[in-house]
Amino acid sequence: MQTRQSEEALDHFHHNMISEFSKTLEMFSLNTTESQLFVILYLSDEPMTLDDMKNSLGKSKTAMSNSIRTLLDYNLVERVWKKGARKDLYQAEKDLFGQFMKAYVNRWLDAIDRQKSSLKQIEENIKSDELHSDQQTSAKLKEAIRFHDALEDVFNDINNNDF
Amino acid sequence: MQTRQSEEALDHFHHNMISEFSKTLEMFSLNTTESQLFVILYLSDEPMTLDDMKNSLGKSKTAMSNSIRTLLDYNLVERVWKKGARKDLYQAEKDLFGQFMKAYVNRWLDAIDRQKSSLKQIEENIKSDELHSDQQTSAKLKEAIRFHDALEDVFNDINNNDF
DNA sequence: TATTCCGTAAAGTTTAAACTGAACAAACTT
DNA sequence: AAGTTTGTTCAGTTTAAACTTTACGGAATA
Repeated sequence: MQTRQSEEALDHFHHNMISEFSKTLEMFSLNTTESQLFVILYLSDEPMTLDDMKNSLGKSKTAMSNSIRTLLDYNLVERVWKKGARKDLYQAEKDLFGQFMKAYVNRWLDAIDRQKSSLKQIEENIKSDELHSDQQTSAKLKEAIRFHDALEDVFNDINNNDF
Repeated sequence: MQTRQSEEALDHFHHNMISEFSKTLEMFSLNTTESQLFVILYLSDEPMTLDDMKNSLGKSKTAMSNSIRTLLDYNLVERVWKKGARKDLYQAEKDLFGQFMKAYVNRWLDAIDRQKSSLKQIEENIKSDELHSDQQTSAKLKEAIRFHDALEDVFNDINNNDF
């Protein structure tokens, strides 16, 4: 009875932590389920199966499978092996901050690189278009590319200085 | 005829720029319309009215009104006054990079602050709950709060160093 | 004062994301 | 080999975001 009540209170705290902490994690472009799932894994001392997660979150197994896969893609979660276990087991990466920042920064740098290339391509096309060398547009393009360079610097700095 | 063709080509380049540049801007948590709208304003040498935007993007005036309002909230766009003009006029902020970073960093810092407070509140509640002082959960909470502190440092650094 | 024009609000529709349940294939058990 | 178990795919549904149209209030014009 005492224990029972105590467990409920613990659940309550966990519930609050999941609710609040996941809000921050969502800012790393994770959706609600992915964020909540990570916090649950983070709070668990044991690795969890898809069915464990399903029960914790009260959502379908398919939803768990999908969400865990994107968390794996971002290296925020890892699959662990346990002797004789048939079900897959997952746990949160230990280096919480480092992994999140790395995943985040990489996502930014990838996107910046991709779009910068596109803009440079457009720049080439304008140059090689003799019919009209539009100064105004070219200038804007140059500025947009500089914008991407500056962004790149910011995120490279995060990589170098902060973890 | 010559001019006509030239204008079409220019439209083409503009169209590509809008398409590509806006992808980067979406990463600042702007939606597609807001991003495209900003690029259009950015490319325009003249301030634009809601109807101008409507025509450029091919969407409803209400959509323009809503999007421009969030861009205003983020200080990415400003309303300008012109003698005798009845319609509102808007233009992109000059300091492209600075404004975007500022808006972005502030959004992060606000959210971090809010969630950190929530987590600290939970920490208090656990401490004052004599029935069970759960070490494991408390430790995780502490780490989560440190996580927010570290995040705060990163974004404060961006503010201080980079623009 | 009546009328036109402009921006926003409200209500309803469309579109995309998130989720579920059934079905399936691979791996494991017996 | 037959029957389970497990994770994933697929088809369909629910839910939320984005968008459009109509309506309205305030300001400018006549």
